[in-house]
Amino acid sequence: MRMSRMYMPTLREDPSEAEISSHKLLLRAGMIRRLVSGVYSYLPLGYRTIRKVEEIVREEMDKSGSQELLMSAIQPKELWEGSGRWDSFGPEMWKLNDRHSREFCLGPTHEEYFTNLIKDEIKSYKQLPLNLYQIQTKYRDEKRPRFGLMRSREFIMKDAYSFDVNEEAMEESYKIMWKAYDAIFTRLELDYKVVQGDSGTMGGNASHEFVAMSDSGEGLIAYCNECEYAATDEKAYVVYDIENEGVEEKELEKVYTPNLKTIEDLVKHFNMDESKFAKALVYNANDEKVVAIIPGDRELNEVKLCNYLEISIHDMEMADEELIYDVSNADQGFTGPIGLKEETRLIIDSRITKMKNLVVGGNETDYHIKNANYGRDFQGEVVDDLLLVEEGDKCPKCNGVLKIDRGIEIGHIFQLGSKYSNALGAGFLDENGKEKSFLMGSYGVGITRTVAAIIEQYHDDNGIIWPLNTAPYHAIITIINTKNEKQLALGEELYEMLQKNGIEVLLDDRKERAGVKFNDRDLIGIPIRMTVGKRASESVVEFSLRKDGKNKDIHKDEILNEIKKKLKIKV
RNA sequence: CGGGGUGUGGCGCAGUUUGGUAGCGCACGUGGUUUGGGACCAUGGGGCCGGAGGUUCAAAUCCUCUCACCCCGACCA
Repeated sequence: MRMSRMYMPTLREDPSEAEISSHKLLLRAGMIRRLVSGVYSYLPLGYRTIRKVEEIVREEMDKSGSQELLMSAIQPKELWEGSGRWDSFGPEMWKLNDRHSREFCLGPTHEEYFTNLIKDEIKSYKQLPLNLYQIQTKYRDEKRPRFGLMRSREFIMKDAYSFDVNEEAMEESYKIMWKAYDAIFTRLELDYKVVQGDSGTMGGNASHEFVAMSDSGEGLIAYCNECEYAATDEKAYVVYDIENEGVEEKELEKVYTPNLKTIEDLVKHFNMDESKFAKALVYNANDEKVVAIIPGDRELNEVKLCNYLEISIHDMEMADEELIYDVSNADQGFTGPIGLKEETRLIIDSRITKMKNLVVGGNETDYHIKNANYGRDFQGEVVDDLLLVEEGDKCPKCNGVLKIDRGIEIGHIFQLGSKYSNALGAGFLDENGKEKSFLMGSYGVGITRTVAAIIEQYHDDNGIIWPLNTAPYHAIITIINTKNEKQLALGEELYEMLQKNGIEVLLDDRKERAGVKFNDRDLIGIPIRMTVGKRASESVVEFSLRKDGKNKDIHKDEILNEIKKKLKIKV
């Protein structure tokens, strides 16, 4: 492509709307433009990279035995009522009506649709396993679209769905997808981790997230350096050492604690460690009053609480003062497990049951209770683990210590079981002629988000540094002075020669000063660069790579070899 | 949805406190000089100051209401 003709509106300054590197650079490099919040146009340069990512995903999916198709982005309400997700999916679902006021949504995901598609055609175990996928635009009306392509309301996703005869076969399909995802993200040259994930609104048993490591990622992951263990902060199991286990139980004591509402206040007042207190958190969970009790030195993991309660995160909210008064008869800060109102569900982290002589809220304004003990003084529903993981926690698998880093969720695989097939009546006959539900899995890759993740991992102060596999073009020829006929002629010659040899090449033939061209090519991050300048009359050009910038002079006849040799392009 | 912030040519901003009819840099057109890391000189085009209403002789500026966008919290590819 000749850059003199190219639609590549680069910006010299950071747009005020962008905060993180990938967003700034996507805009500055002329790869995307915003239409409205969370909705973007993909410009020629950006779309080329998107297609490169898609192509890698497509190749690896095909290789794994999955078959590509394309479904509609519009889905009728009835489909979603079958699984109950029309209501439970939450406000992220982008709904619309047709002229007859029939209700639809723009597909945020396609479990129901795929299940519905195959259920009338796949009737025998002989037709299984089956794995189908599509690469398509998805819609989620996010509460807060953010960071350009990182969290948008319209985005491109590869979604795949597997159908199997039983659990073992489903797990096998899951492994195949896992392997395919490893192949995809390895080819994309991303630094990523596979971590245990929470299944969220998808439902099902097991799930793993593929997370690209980046400080600008929105997700926190906990991982062990000694072993393979890695999980999202929502999922990570917390190992908690109980300090005062087995101590003799002392007598309950009511203590006047005026205005001491936080653990911090109490620590000062009692001169005791945080772990000697029990924290009470009050929630309105789908109109049920819930009080969760956890050790005072830890944070509650709301996802774990929701999973225990079997409700969606959308249906849970922190209590306001009125509700707190309603369960405890006291102001905020004095709620505890002893003497709550009857209709309140008391949910207790299992660690609390082994801890002795805790200080708890008194359920009376300005009072706490000392020496509270589970069993003797209060009882409730005990849950193994309700805590949020912290850096430095023990690894649940080995003796290692957990670290926490930020990352971008670029892929997510789920074992769904028969949740959708049961709900939608999708089954087949097994070898005994018995009716069975499909065992399903679903597998997503955020294509556009992956593009953002690559930029987060591959950039410097001057711009993007594309890995060869996803660069919009492999190479760029910069003509320093287009008025110099020798330079122009040599540039043109190289341009044609490289194109003939299957190299995707840009020719910067713009009537700009050298500095402008250099800055633009740094910004758009083309991996292989040739500069036609001073030594054009000798047919010598400067050759350099975006990633290290080291120049060397090369004769035009050696260029093709140099490119092939150094960068292993298939040409 | 709660909290914070911003809307002024394509982009980045000043002007708003103290009302007087819009300015700077970049980009763009033309002419010239330059030409290896975002040139310079001259000249020119482009703005219902997010929108509606109000106060006033007069509103980018003050008041009310709205809309959009961004950032911080709960959700996800």
